[in-house]
Amino acid sequence: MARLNAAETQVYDRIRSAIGDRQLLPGQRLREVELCRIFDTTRGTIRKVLARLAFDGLVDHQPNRGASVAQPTVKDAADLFVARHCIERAIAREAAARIDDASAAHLRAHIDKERAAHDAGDRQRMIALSGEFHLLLAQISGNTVLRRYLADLVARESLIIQLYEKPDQGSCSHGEHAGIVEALLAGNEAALDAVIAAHIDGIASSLDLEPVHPARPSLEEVFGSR
Amino acid sequence: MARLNAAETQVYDRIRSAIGDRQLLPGQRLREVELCRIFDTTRGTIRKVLARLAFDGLVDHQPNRGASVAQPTVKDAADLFVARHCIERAIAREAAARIDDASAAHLRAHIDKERAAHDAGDRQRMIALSGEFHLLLAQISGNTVLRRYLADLVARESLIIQLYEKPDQGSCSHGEHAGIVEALLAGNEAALDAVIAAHIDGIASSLDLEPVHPARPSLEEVFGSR
DNA sequence: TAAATTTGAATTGTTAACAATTAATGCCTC
DNA sequence: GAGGCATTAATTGTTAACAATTCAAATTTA
Repeated sequence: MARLNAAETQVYDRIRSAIGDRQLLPGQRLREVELCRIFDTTRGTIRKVLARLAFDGLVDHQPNRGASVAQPTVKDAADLFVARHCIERAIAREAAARIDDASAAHLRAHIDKERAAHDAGDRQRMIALSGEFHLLLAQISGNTVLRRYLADLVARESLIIQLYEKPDQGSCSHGEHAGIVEALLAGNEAALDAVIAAHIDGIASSLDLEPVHPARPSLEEVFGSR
Repeated sequence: MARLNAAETQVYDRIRSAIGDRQLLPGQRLREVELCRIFDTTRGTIRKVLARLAFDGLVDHQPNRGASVAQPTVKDAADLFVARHCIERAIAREAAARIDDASAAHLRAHIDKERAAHDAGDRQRMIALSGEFHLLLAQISGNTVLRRYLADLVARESLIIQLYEKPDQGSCSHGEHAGIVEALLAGNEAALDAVIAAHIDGIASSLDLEPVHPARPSLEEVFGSR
């Protein structure tokens, strides 16, 4: 996609993080002129940004009907976690081959931040930091393709968590993240695979992907035939 | 990205397959007005298509300097093959869980086409069919996320093959594809992993990623200090 | 009253003119 | 001639007006 210039990138980042931070909820309409006013820019800019967000899967964009924050389905969520597992596994292996003292220190510092956010009860920050941890791993792996895919998946996951998270969830992933760093440094592939799998499964199982938010039943199905 | 309408999709597909078919070579400039004339459309359409191709990694797009067919580096190629290995492995596992008689028949029919193209010596068609085989697997897997990533990787790979293929390459992948189908139906994960790994390695090793098209040495390095 | 139709406002999509940038050419100076 | 400078042409980027579409409310009709 066309490289976004400075102004476009700014708008893009703000909308994107607003989605990630749950300020913009799934289904929220995103009208062009309204966004123009808010960001003091032109419709051309907004259109480009919305187009890109749509391509990212964060926004639904239907012809002549405008854009709204995406509402991923249960199927989307399931597919995403399968993909994420395989990408994370590959990233971990590459990262294990390339990790050095400096990057290990980075990771540990990041985990400290996560712990602090957890202790402070700052849930929003915890979610953001958790995503960043994985992107940090991707950066250490040095593989730009995997990094891009992971960034894509992490962003979409935040929408999925919003839609499908079980109400009681405690989500204290920094412990698991520490385990990943240990396994990375130990260089044991099997152990690494296991801890990655457990982590992704842990995230997925904190969600209610079964029947809670099913594809909406039609009015027929609800009221019909009695 | 904004859903492309019919006219845009047509232009997009034609440019994309022209790149895949080696009609447009890496580095070829893609001027907007020229493309307008060729496809009898407006600049707006062309710009959207070029933007999307740039996002796909098939086109380089620099501000105020226009677009040209991308020239992936050796590093790009290496990263891509690592990613492709992991994606293909995941697709194969999902496909193995979902394959039925009808889809197995599809795959076999496809392999017949590949064999025919090979016997006819139609190299261009062989490359296209080989990519399609993998996309067919992705479709069988039912995972839309993995399918999209694979489509992305396959498209970019064709550029890489053009740039880095060893001159003598015989490329008769339909035999390996048949092996993949067998392993799929056998449902043996370890065997499947092995055949997938061998296949991707086979493609990668048909390339000259070492020193043939290296990062260009600076003029200093070539002429300097003697 | 309920369905169908019309109307108009709100919104998105497209286009064509204008602006800005880059690359190339010719000119002048030394 | 080589290098520097101005001019010109080619190309990309932006914008603002116009067109098309959708949605909802108001009106009509049965």
